[in-house]
Amino acid sequence: MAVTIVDVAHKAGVSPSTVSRVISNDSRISQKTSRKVRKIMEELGYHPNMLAKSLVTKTTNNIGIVLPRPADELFQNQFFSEIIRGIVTKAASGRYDVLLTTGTNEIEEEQAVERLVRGRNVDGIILLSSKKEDRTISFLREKKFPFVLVGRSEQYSDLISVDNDNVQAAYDVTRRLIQAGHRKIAFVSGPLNLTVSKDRLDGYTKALYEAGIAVQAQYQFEGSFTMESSEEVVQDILKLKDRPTAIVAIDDLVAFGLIRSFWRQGLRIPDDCSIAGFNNTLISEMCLPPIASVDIGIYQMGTSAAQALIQRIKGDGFEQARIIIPHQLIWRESAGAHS
Amino acid sequence: MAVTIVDVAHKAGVSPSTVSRVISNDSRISQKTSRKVRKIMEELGYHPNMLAKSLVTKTTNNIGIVLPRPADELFQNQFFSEIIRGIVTKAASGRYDVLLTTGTNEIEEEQAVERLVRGRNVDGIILLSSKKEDRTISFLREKKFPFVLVGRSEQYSDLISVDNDNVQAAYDVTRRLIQAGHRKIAFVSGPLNLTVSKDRLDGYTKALYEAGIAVQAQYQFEGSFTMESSEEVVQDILKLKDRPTAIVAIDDLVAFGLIRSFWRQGLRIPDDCSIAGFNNTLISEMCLPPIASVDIGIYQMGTSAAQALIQRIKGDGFEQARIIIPHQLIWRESAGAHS
DNA sequence: CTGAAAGCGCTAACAG
DNA sequence: CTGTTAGCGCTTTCAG
Repeated sequence: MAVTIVDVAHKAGVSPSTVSRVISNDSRISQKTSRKVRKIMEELGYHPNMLAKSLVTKTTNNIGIVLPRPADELFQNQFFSEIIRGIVTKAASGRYDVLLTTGTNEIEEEQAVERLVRGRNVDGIILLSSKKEDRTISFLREKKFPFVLVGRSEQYSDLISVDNDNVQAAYDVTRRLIQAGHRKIAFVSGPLNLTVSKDRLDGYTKALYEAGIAVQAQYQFEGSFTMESSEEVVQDILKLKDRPTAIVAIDDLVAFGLIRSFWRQGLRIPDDCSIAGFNNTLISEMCLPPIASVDIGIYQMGTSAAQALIQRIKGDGFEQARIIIPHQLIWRESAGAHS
Repeated sequence: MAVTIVDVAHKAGVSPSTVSRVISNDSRISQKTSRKVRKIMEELGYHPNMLAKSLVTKTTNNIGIVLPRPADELFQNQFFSEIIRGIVTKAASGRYDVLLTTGTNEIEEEQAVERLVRGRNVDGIILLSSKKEDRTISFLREKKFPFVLVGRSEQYSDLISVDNDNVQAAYDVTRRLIQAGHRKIAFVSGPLNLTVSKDRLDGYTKALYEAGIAVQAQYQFEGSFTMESSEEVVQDILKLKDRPTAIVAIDDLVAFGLIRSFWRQGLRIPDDCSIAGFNNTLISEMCLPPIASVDIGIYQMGTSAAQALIQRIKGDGFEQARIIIPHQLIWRESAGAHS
């Protein structure tokens, strides 16, 4: 069928290994032979079969990404497209392709990782989120398979990970709200088994604590990154006798959901309640009012993750490293000072 | 190293071929042997090496996506994350993974496709955009390699493609604006070598024509999907003696860019100018004011493309087909009636 | 119903 | 500097 290395060898009157060496630019091949072989390759329209190559070299030049849970839902969130954008860009510049896979639930996700790793489909993996007891991480670690975690693992500290200082970031936003005069500040997290939720909750708590403000359970809400859950949170808030005057949301999308829900209830942001989010995605800029947000450098997280992974695969770079991408408050109208 | 089919065969006291047959659920294997072999596989923690399998079966269960030009820029646009979301979801349900690749320019893109195809890395390809003289399409077509085009090809009509009726969609928006009383309607396209730009321009023109409105060159602008280019377009519009009262933008992002630029110049939307976009992405809902937009069913385009490709790979389904995803006008504040 | 043998296309010692 | 020889791990005739 397709032209192989043997065909080229034949026609060039050399051995297959010579052709192979020409392809890999082996130093000890003569200019003459090299030129001759290359010419034949050209003529015959030869192109190496990567599968065969991979089979013997045991490398694929692919890096895998497993999309968290509903490939479906989560993609809505610009976080994922941003980080993938970063990963793909960096990967491409390092001559790697990106293999995207997903499962419809946690089990399937785990299986997907196992399939990629043990099926030898990828040279390394980037994990886009970490749970409390993350079996995928344990598996990868045990197998000593190259991987990079975007986020932080609560179980293991000896991993390569790319993350923000989420505690500090949440602390910073909260503090800023406190400085603006707020005392009754609520926090709307994502699912609490996600490390990022907990870290930000911690930062929030810490800021309140340092300011001598009592941390109240009634001001803490566990959401789920969806509009519906934001709707419910707002319902709950409205039922409170002593409503918060400001809210820190885990996410711009959640912040937006809150703003919209409040709006429907006839409340105005920031007049009736200040709101701040995280990620500084397009949405924060475009919302009415624009949303105060923490820029966590998502794209950069993607490029850093890809770079760290590639280095790890190649054996240079670190065996373990915690790469922290700096964050930055972008203050906008949704978080006007408390009047 | 890792446990292979031979190890399993040995331990089970059968031949490798038998194990292979067990794996592929070959009908003519006895229940007994099958059970025995499966048990050993379990014990040994056997997992098939997909590369080896792929090498002989010549299928990978991967489908490739080549990100148009700057993986970088284009991802900004929610169109791409949406469509990839659709593709990945559908692919996963058909037991396919998605291989993402990109190039920094047109040449590299072409090479990327060639690399994937000839390197046997993927079973099929989804193309996310088509240019006027698209060499990638010619290459794929000539090679008879399974692929699906998202969009429309001007050169070939005998392809499998998933598209909207962009002419009709643009016609519909424009007509709606005309019905609202507008006579001076501008059109801001993307690069005109993109088929989608041309199709929408055609629809726009057709609507004007039918309404007996002169089509004026000064009302047609070629943008490039970026904020900067929207800024420039607004500058140009403001220079016109006879400014348009409404604008059809190729895209929500462009619409948003226009709105923002107008805003900065002290003009208000829709009072000073009505604006409508395409895609109905989150941004259109969240913008101030909310942007009237054509919902083109991006996610569905993704799932349809993946489905069509998988069918084509498997040999069922069509050799050629033009799948049209319906569109729908979502009228919002940015396109208030002309007063 | 199962085994033996050949081979997918390539690389990597080991010789020369 | 180049050729020979073994595989990589799996599937697939062809026999039995």
